[in-house]
This record gives sequence, C-alpha cells and structure tokens, in this order.
Amino acid sequence: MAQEENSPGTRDNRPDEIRYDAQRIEAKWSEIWQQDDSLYAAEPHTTKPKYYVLEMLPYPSGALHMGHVRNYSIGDALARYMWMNGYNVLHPMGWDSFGLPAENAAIQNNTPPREWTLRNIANMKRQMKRLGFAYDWAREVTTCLPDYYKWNQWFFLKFYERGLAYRKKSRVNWCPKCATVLANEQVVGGRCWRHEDTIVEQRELEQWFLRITKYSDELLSDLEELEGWPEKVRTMQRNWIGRSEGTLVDFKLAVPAGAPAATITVFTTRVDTIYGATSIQLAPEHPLIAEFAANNDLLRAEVNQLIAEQRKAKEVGDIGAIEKHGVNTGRFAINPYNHERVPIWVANYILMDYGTGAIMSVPAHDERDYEFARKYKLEIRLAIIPLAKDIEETVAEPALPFTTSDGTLVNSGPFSGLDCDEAIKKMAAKAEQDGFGKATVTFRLKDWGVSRQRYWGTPIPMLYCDKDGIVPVPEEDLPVILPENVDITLTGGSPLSRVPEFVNATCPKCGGPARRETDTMDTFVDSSWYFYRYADAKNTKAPFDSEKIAYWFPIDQYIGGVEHAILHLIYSRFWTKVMRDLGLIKNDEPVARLFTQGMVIKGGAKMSKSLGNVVSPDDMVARYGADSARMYSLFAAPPDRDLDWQDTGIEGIQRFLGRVYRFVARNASPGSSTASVETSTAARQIQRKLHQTIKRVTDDFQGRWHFNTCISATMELVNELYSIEAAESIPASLLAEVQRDLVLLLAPFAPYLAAELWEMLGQKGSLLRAPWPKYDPALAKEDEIEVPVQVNGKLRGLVSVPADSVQAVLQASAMADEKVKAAIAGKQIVKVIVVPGKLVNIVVR
RNA sequence: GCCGGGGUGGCGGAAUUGGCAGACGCGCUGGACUUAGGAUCCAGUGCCGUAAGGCGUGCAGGUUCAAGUCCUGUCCCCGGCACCA
Repeated sequence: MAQEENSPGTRDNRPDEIRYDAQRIEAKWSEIWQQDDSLYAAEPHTTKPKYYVLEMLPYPSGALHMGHVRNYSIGDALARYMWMNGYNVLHPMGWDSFGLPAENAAIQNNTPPREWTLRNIANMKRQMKRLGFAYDWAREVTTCLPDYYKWNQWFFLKFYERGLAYRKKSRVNWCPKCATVLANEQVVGGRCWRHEDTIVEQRELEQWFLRITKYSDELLSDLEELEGWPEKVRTMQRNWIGRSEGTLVDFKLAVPAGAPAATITVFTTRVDTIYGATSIQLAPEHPLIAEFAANNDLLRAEVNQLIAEQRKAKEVGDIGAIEKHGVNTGRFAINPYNHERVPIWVANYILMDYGTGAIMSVPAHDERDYEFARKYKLEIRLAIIPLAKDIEETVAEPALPFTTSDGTLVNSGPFSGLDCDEAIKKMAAKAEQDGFGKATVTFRLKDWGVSRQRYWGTPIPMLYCDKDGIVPVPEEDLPVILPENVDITLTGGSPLSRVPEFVNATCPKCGGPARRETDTMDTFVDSSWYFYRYADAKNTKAPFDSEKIAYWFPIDQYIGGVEHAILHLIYSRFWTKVMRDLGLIKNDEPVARLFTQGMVIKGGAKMSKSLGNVVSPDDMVARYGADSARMYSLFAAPPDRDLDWQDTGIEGIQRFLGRVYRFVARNASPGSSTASVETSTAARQIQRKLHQTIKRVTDDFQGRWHFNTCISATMELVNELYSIEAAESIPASLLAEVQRDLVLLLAPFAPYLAAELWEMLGQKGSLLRAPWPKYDPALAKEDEIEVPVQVNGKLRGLVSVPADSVQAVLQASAMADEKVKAAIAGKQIVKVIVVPGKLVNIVVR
C-alpha cells in the first residue's frame, strides 16, 4: 500500500493516512517535464491526422490572470484529448509583445520597453509551465523581436507593391492618452478601447492605410461558410462590414439660368420613395456648406452649432438620443426624377462619414425624416401605399401619412403602380441611363489605418526622398531595426523622429539623402498572421514555408475571448485573403472552428484592481495546485459562459482530486479478490458506471464542450467507487481497469495528478500518447431501471423493471404499485400512456 | 430601435429528442473517527407543512396524458450594433 510521509509543515496527520500533496506531485513532474522540450512537439513525418489547436496569444502585461488560465485550460484539455486520440497535434504559444503598455511602463519606471517586455514574457512563461500547459515551446513566437517583425515589414512591402498599402491625408481618430492614432476598430462608442474614459478626437493627419475594403464583399460572403464560428461573432462582423445596397442620385443645385450648377449626390436605399422627397439634408461637415456660408455668418454659426451637437452626441456615446435639429440654407436643389425644387437643409442627424454625407428626406417613409419634418413643418408626401396586410398597423395615426413598409408606388410619375422592389431596379436604371445616378453598394467598413505615432512597434519600411518621393525599403535591407535607447516622452510626434541615426537614410533609387518613416505599425498587424509563423517559426528565408501551411491550415480550433470578434478576427481574415492572393497559401480562411469563452468574474463583477477582486493564478497554484486551478476553471461553468470565481469552489475540486488520489493510492496493487464481475452485482454496477462515464466525457469532447458536466460525471464515478469500496471488495481485474481509465479520463484536466497516478499504477510511457479509453455500449447499458408512474401527470410511484420491458409489462408493474393503486382507487381509468424506458402515466376521471 | 445570449434552491450550475426539475460542486445541519478538526468518512438538505399532502424553473395565458423545454403576449438582466439614409 502506498504511503505518504508527513509533511513537516502540517500538523500531525496520522501516519496511516494517505494525503494528496499537490505541491509535491506538481514540483516533481514539473521538473521531469522541464527536461524535455520536445514533449509536446508535433511530429514532422507521420500518417496521423493533423490537429491544430490554438489559444489567442497573450499580451505580456506582466502576469497571467484567471481569464488566461481559463482560456488555456480549455485549449490544453482539447490538445491532450486529441493527442490521446491519435492526432498529430500542433499546440503552440507566443507573445503579442509590441504595444503601448511597454512604452508607458518605460516612462513610469525608466525601464526600456524591450527589457520590460522580455522580463514579463519570462515570468508569464514560467507561470504557464507551472500550470502544466502542453505547449511546443520550440515554436514560440515573440512579435517584438526582429526575426518576427522583419516579416511584418516584408508583408507591408508586398501590400504596397499591390496597392494594398497607401498613404493619405485624412481625418483620423486620435486618443490623447495613447498619444497616437487609432483604427476605427479601436474606437468603441466614441471612446478609446483602452481608455474608456477618454473621448477620441479627430485629427487631420497623413497616414498609412491597408486596403481592407477591397475585400469587403469576400469578408462578408465567406462568413456564410464559417459554420464552426459562433453566430454572435459572425453577426458582429456582418454589422461591422455593414454592406448596404442603394442608389446614388445627383441633385443639381437650383441656380439662375446660365450659371454653373454644383451637384449634390445623395445615397439612398429607397430610391422608390424619391417622389416623396420634400427636402435635401446635408451633414454639417458637408463640403458644399463652406460655399453656402461664405457670405452668411449666421448660417456659419448655426452649422457650427450643429457640428458641436454631433460631437457632443459622440461623446455621450448615443448619437440617436440627441434631438434632431436643422437649419434651412435657403438654397434649393432639383429632383432629377420630377424636376421639382426642394429646399436644402443642414441637419445634425446626417453623418459625413457614411454614404455621401447627403440624403434626400422622405418624411412619409422614413422615421427620422418624419420626425424632422414634423418639427420643422416640412411637407409630408406619400409615395407608397403599403400592401393591404400592413395597412392596419402602419397607418395607426391616420392624421399624417407614414409607412416604412413595402407596397405600391403612387404619385410617382411613370413609376406609379410598380412594386417597391421592381421600382428600385427601374428607377436606378433610369438614373444610369440619363446620367444622374446609378445603383451602388456602400460599406461601413473603412480602410485600416495602421500608422501609430509611438515607439514600441514595427517600423514601417518606407523612405521619403525629396527627389523620388515615397520609396519602399528594398527587401534585402530588411529588417529595419527598431533602435534602442530611444527617449520616449509624450511630447507629441513619433519618438523615432527624434533619433537622427534612424531618420537619416539613403534613397535606394537616387542615392541621395532620404528620411525614414518614423511611425510604427498598429500591433494588430503582428497578430494578423502570427499563427502562420508557428507552422515554421524558425524560417529565416521567408515568413513560412507554404508546404507547411498547406499541411497545418486551417486552424482546427481557435479559442479566445469574444472581445476580438471584430478587431483581430477580421484583420486576420483579411490578411489570409491577401496572402492567398500573393500565392503564399491556399486556404481562404484562417480558422475553421472558433470558440469564444466567457469572462472570469468575481462577485458578479469583472476582476479589477480598483474593485480589489482580482484572483491571482500564482496564488491559486500555491494554495491549491495547478491541477485544481485548471480543473476548477473548467468545472465552475460551461466554457462559453461567464464564470463567477469562488474560492470555496476550488476547494471542492481539490477535495475531489484528493479522493481520486487516495482511492488509487490505496488500491494501486490490487489484492487477490475472489469476487468476479459476473457474480457480483456491485462489480457490475461499477463496470456500468465506468462505461457510462467514458461515454459522457467522450461525447462532451466531441460535441458541446460542457467540461463542467464531464467533470461532474467523473465525480459521480468516484463517489460510486467509494460507496462500493466500503461495502465489498472489487474484483482485481475490474479494479485495475477502472483505475486506469479514471486516470486517463482525468489526464486532459489534471495532467499532474494523472501523471503521478499513471506512474503509481506501474504504467510506462507518456500518458499523453496513451489511447483514450473506449466504452462498450453493452456494458454501459442498465439492466434494471426505475420508471416513474404518474397519475394525471403527478408522480405517484416508482417501479423497478428490467430495462427492456415492453409496454404491457410496464403497465402491469405500474398498476401493481401500492401507491399507484391507492391513487387510482375508485376512479375510472380513461387512458394509460406508457413510454418504454421513460414513464407510465395513468389518466383517471 | 435592431441582432445575439440569458432569467431554474442560500450560491455556481444540471436536465442534448416534451417524459421523476434541482445531477455534480459549494454552503449549511447532524453523525463517525479523533487529544484536536479548518483533515477524512457517512447521512440529510428546493419551499410550505408534525404529517398526509400541496406549491414550485421571471410574469400572464395557451397546446398536450405530460412543458424549464413547444406556441402567444409581457417584464427584467448581460453583450454587440445603431439618427447607416
């Protein structure tokens, strides 16, 4: 019988007690695992099917938080399960290690960003190893090192060659706290994604953009194919891309005869309602307004007011909530369909950055226009009669005509009588034919601004020559190394611009002096393709070998937080499509299946320093062990939901692991039991439970990933073992089987304990390559079941019958039950419903 | 406003196809072992009721022999999008 020594630190455990000492076991195996870095390596030449499981790489902020532990525990359990099922598994890890916090830390602590970052990586890597995650560290990717960012620069040059990277001056989002530009995707409700209290300003700057909009249609349509992605994420991306079909229509300004007439182009999805247009509404920042206001200070002031209102609304984060407010410019435009003069207004609900910044206002068929028209007493003119079925609900307020439903056109000249759908087509065709408009598609998605006015990022490999203009750095000169010992202050402008050795360069075209681009790349560039690098992390000749990508991609399972649903996950889809078009890869999409796990919260709130409810993984590991911390993060909730961390909950897991440990330790060398599985009902019961448990855990891995129920199933098995063990001895052969399988079932969740018990059972070789247990449906089947008996739908009794009992037997047993007899005594039986294997319901009157 | 997800004991959560609501864990109560118990083992634990029994899955209806699960309406919570023309 295995025995534990007393640990000196604990109060005298009695010597005959076996104690689960997680710290001792985990220290021992940690040591063994450190010796062999190839332990979790994928096999280079194998006939096994491949499986690429990936968790989103962390930013090296300093230490892991429980959200990481949960994320990696899910991925690690899956990786181990797939290994045990005979797959060639790729399970790598890396560091998204460029970014602002390193720079901010540098300013605060006077530590260079590189040093700060590498120190954090070392610590987090230590934590990951201590938690026992099975990563192939030989493939580690660190994005802030030149061997990685060189390829960011290389890709940038390829993008540039293809016109997918370009420089332009435009209004961009500026976060004063970050002291840099932000991409549209990094602005949330008008605020910085990293500084929720900071309102993003607009600045006019010259910046580098990546032409993601070239792929708008494909990014949208391919979402349909991503059946392994959560619907929620697909919807978020669909909304973000924001495709909208409509028509552009040119309204000419009404001017005195002979004068040149400017044009206002409006975008509308409902050109069929254009005969109901009673005004034009311009965005306050529309370029034409400067002209209108040239000699009109009052108008200028009023428009400035509207601009201020829009800005205010953005700050509040609810642009729909502000009251509609507009100004009549006193000008008119001509509706090209009916040649009618309509007044031109400026309104605070029109956005310059969507469509054309100008709309035709149709109060009768648009809610916002309706509201606006009523406020300013503009004409409301009907152009659509809704279909009969919609009339009752839409014309609830008959005083004024209003409907947004489809229907039949009226008051619409030659188009009267058409259905809306047909009218849209014909009217767009008419516009195109007569040269005053056309059908078009607009997107909400904008090109990706990647310039950042900060230091800690990939230098953009571009030069500016007075003679040759913008000149790309030649490929052979890559990488453009990010210099060290740079003075980082938030004085504005890029820190690199204050490093003359960096800025001053030679033009590769003319050999004359050139100036280097001093902005760095958005860190989302780094994470857009990092998972390809894992397939060939050490390649110095290319970002990767295409053959290797063809083998590993797409990623079979990607796991991470939903907060990246539109940032990282849309950029990396874009990057994949560009790489495909460059001929580097074959796959259209990077990720076949995506899983977004819930957050780890405490006391109903997100963990945060200010709330003081942060749970530290190091602390949990020290108190309960890595196995308990990992397993609890899987047990406390299904992985897609938020998890409320409770310290008493993790104690329960530790207790359970102790029960497993003691059971196996006590019975590691089974004695000579005379009982046999065939003769002992208790043994049969254990055997059945074992096979049922294997089935449940296996099914959950294959299907819905509810690891919480996997773990409770295993707990039930252990509870059963305890209750039987006390009563009688278990046949030696069965005991050996059940111990072995129990350890295998735990291996994905509690790798340390599983390794220890595996050894204790005298098993040789890595548990990771041991085959996952198989269940036998015949052995899992119940012989006898308890069937509930209802009378009028209320539970009145339970009868024990053979599992395969036919209806008649079930009914007879039910009728024979004393409680049931009492319940139906003196009543007339109307009907008896018998569902074999489920229940009996007797309906009486 | 639109699109997702959710609402079940004191708590985290089970119930995959309509078929014993509350698995498993926490907490709590009691017991055993013990010099000791914050270790371990055993038992109990939805609510009301001494009991028989009744009531229970946000709320109100409906379908059904049978509803947490299906249908209609409604309220609340979380996440995303939003004067998107």
